[in-house]
Amino acid sequence: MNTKTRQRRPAFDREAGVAIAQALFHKHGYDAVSLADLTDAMDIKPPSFYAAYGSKAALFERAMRRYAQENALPLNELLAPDRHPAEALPALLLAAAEQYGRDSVLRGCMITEGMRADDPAARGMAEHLGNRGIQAIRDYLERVHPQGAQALVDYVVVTLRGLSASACNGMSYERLTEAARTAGRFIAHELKTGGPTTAS
Amino acid sequence: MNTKTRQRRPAFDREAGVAIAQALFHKHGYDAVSLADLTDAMDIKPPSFYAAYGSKAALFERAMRRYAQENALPLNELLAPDRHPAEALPALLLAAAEQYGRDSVLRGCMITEGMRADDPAARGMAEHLGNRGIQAIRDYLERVHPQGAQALVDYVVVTLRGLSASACNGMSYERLTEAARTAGRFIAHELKTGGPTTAS
DNA sequence: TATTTTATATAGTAATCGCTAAATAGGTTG
DNA sequence: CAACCTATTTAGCGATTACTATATAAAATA
Repeated sequence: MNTKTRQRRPAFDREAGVAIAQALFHKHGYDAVSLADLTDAMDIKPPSFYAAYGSKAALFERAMRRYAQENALPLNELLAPDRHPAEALPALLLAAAEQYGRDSVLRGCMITEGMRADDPAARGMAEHLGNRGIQAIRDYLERVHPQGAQALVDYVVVTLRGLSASACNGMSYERLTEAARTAGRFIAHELKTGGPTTAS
Repeated sequence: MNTKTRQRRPAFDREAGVAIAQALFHKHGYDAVSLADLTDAMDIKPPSFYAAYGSKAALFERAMRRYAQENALPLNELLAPDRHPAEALPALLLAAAEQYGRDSVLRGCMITEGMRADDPAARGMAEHLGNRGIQAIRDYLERVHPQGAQALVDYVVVTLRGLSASACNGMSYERLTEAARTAGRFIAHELKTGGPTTAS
């Protein structure tokens, strides 16, 4: 006689769930987002979650791939082979700073920050995607500026990581982009004056 | 009739426990180190832990203070008021890179990385200590190079954060220090040629 | 040596972690 | 309309989280 029938809502939008997860993982990092956080934000129950995505780690990978496709820097355009590095690298740093500091809540690079996850699987996924980006910079520089390419790549990577970390720690858009411009000026100067290879 | 008497070892060394915790927190971060990790490494039981340190967060604060005293950069010497910034800032970056990449397992800056903790209390402690270091750089620069001090501080902070993050992600000592030297060359150049204030 | 104090050990708390078995509703097909 | 399959529901799994009440051994004091 219990008239209370179990309620069930229609199937939820899987892709929308990935977008929600992407925002949560970007904002808080893989380890800090619990399954309850995810299911609450998606308004679903854990079994629906696992039926749709398999595991928290698998969803993280989907979320990172989504981030890479929608938000990652257009390295192909920024680092076009016919572009001089004294112009391309400063443009890359500035684009990164703009991207990292644009949104007031989704700050920094989701992939760069994901490489610091405690969970080995999640960290490995982020490192895989991040290394692809670094390799793109390396490939570009070894082609257009072979001498001292390694040192230059490292300097750019260090600066990108610093911009992402500073964005996460609240540095304003204006200060972030100004720091990127400062770094860009140096690269342009060093490339025009001979630079790193002149050291003893 | 049970001859098995309860064993109790003599009181443990509290300071040695802080050192153990410092290494664990530095290596894995605040959130990734569990109480069981700490008590296992110290070879004590939880009640001894709480009698000695009060809480995990309180021990983290002691560990960070210990790190700041023993491992932090000697900003007073590096940024002596009578030192020219074109010499002092490159020295600071190089000293940081050496510090962050020296130990093969304790990598990066414990305080800088602690500012990314998920736990608000732990993050707040790290931010407090980190901001003191940043303020020291700002005080120095506003004294010896007032024009464009803010932009220069931001560039140095971004570079320091990038060096720490890159160290944590496995960049070698040699590449780390080379990246720091590259950044230092730029600062020296920009300070000698007028630099940031000449922008449009 | 007898008493008191302190710091240990045993054993456990409630809460949360990622994840899942079993039951049932909605949507689709015959 | 009836049967079926899929995706949802409720409910709870074992493990781990930070932390603690109680009891007892070691050390300090009288």
